[in-house]
Amino acid sequence: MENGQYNPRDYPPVAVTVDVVVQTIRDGDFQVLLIERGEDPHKGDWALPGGFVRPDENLDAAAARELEEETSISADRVHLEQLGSYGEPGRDPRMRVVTIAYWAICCGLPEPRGETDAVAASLQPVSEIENGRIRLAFDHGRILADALERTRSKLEYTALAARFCGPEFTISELRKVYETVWNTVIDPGNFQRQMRKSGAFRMVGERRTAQRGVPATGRPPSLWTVRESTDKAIVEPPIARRTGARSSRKR
Amino acid sequence: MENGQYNPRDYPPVAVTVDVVVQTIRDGDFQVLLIERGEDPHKGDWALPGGFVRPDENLDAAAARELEEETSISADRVHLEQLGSYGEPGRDPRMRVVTIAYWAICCGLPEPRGETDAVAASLQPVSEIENGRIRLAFDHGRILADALERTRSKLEYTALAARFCGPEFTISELRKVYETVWNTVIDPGNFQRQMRKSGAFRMVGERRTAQRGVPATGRPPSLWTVRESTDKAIVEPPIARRTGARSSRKR
DNA sequence: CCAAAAGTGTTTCCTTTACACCCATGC
DNA sequence: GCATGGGTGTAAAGGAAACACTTTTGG
Repeated sequence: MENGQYNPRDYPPVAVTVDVVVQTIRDGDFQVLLIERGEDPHKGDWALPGGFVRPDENLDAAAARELEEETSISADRVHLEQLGSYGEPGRDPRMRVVTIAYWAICCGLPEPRGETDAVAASLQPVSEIENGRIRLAFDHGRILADALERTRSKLEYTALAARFCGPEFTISELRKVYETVWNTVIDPGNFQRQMRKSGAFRMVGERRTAQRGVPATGRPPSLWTVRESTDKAIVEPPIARRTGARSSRKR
Repeated sequence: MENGQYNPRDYPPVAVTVDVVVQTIRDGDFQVLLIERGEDPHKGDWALPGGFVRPDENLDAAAARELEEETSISADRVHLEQLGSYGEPGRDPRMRVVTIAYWAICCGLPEPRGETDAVAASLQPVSEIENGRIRLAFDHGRILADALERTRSKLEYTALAARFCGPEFTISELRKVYETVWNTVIDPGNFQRQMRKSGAFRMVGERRTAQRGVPATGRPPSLWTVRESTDKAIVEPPIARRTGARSSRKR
């Protein structure tokens, strides 16, 4: 509101916070960062990391700060984007809280510790949440569902899948991201061509022999990186998402 | 923030408002509702309609109320959707204001009057704003640009173009919406087929002879309406947007 | 008759899909 | 040699783009 007369004191206080949906893939499993609540309301349930927006910082900075506090990962190595605002009057029983939700994609998240609030932060499988086996506090179930849909949707036409990988990755690793997040199976040959033609990626290493951890087998892949301005990279034409259960190919 | 200790009094007050980008097509021209500011800051510039979120209402309701106050159109006949939040510390010099921006698509907007604040509300052409000939207050230029991009993007894969028309419309009227909002020319024949195949619309009147205002010429068109659950209707496959200047067809 | 808009047919081209098959490595 | 994953070839099917053409009204 920027018109008319200002009477903020006519209104009860509103707290403005940010909550962040931090997503990653660990051991081939799509996971999000959650915090187990140690006190009421919703004691024992799981909540999104978040906190107050400080007077001197903008919303993006507040989200980046919360992300860094919780993961100890610098936010400039992470895709972080606003999702939307949630402000039902009763969503927090203690007072009126309007939260600006953000979502993030990380790679190589270290086992998190709940440093700031001395509560248990840990990565939880998305499948467990979507099956309803993990109970979420407040309206965080809805925020999370919205964030997951946004992520799945944006994989179709952006290069964001690469944010689940390290700075350099193979096309197979990229394909496994799609398969994990969408819970589908994708034809390796066609995917190879689509990615090469999309213009979103740039080949960076011709060959690579050894790989950390995994014992190498098969023909060595080429290494790729996202072409310049990282998260605006568009995958054109988009990758078709066949939602739903993991479909098996017939041979 | 729903973890840790609550000390809202440690923080200076934050005002939470909603601003609404009301879009319509009038006389074949893509327009938005703006309010000329009668006082400083930004006196004489144009601003988006908006206002405080009240303690008992949620964000969607606040946006709907602002829309109705400014247009005297019931919000359930309008597509109204959240755009995002804008909270730069200095965006309003008077105090910290976080605004939740919304965007709306209306049809048949009556000439608006600035009822509540006794300021001049009027429809302004989008082209004038994008040419920079209309100066916008605060960060409303950015909000508006984001809203326009969202609208243009959503026309590709949703049936929202119909919200610029009345409850019943012809496929030609729909095509003119696309041409106006995207500033392009679309092949009438192919568009006809795409819309019929999309599954988003349902033929409602076989023929119509007279039309309000316009003198009828040519073969009478069929009338269509959006299939049930109105704004979730998906146009599949999507309509390709060829952005940029109005391209002319060679004959 | 003509003009004009609605709607259909048709051809050409391009993309997607499914899957066969070759390539390059470790063992 | 074999197994394994990387990567290319290819034929069939499907869809989009351009545009000719027919239909149905008013004047």
